[in-house]
Amino acid sequence: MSGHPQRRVAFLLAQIGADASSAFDRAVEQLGITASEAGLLRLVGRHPGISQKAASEHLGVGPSRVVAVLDRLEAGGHLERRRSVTDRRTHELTLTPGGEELLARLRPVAEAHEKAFTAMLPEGDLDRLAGYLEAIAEARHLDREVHRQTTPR
Amino acid sequence: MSGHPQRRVAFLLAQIGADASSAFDRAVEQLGITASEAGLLRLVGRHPGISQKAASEHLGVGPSRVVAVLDRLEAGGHLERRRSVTDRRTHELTLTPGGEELLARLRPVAEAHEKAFTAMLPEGDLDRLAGYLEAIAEARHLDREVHRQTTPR
DNA sequence: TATTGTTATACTCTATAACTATA
DNA sequence: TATAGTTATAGAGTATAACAATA
Repeated sequence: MSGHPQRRVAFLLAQIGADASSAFDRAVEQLGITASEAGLLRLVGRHPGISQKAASEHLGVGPSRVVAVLDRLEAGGHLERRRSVTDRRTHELTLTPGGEELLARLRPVAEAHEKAFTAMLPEGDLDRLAGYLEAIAEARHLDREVHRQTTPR
Repeated sequence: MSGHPQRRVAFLLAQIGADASSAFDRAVEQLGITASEAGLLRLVGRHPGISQKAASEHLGVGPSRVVAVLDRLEAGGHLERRRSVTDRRTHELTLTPGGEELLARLRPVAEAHEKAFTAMLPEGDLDRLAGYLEAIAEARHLDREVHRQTTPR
């Protein structure tokens, strides 16, 4: 018998992670967008002119999923597709002024969400927790920029 | 500016949690079952004779989802529904001998899965990590016995 | 020929409501 | 009337393949 026969870290991670995902979903709902849309908004904010292919890889979702999320953001006037002049197969994604403004409103929402998952722990513990999680993420090769619902097989 | 402007604990939790869920899914695939089926199997193992309603509450999924998962486990010969004699509306769920055996084979798979998410951290860190996660789970009122894909609104 | 974005399809999980049989 | 389980249906996300435009 080991000294820790019943430790269930992986289980707790799965459980808390699902809660974190759906809590973030609910949090951004007040902005009229979904978590996927928020993720794409942030990605394009950081990488203006990014292609859908590159966005698909960064977000870890299929290209056809990007199309659907993009359609909604474009219909909402937050984001634009522009045909690239150098390679007319690709679209350069850019935020509209409305999209920039939405992104600015997203930041405090994300901060409040972060606080909801960390407010019960003192600063020193939080730094250690963040370090542990980064070690796990690195060992598991999770270097995506945004949340994922699932990991592909 | 705070001293930790960029800490993203909630984000890391969501990302790692999704990875933990899908990794568990892949791990139990070798036993011919899904994570949902494994969860119900373990629940009935711990609570023989439990009703579908109670299982639905423990697992945090709707009653109609329990029906579908149960159908597959029953078709596989792992689990039985028995009409209760005291309340003929309810079913008492019990493992068959085959289900008990499957549950026994599930345990080492779950242990290997746990190890995949903890092997990169030394024992002392793991104890602290588990403590932090339990504190978060308690603060978020996550006392389910099994994984959840999402949290209801 | 290969690649980008798009469309179409199938599958899974979620949520809800309607239904039955029992209480 | 209320409850346990079942069925049916609608919605969202995922994955895949086929397609048009372009390279």
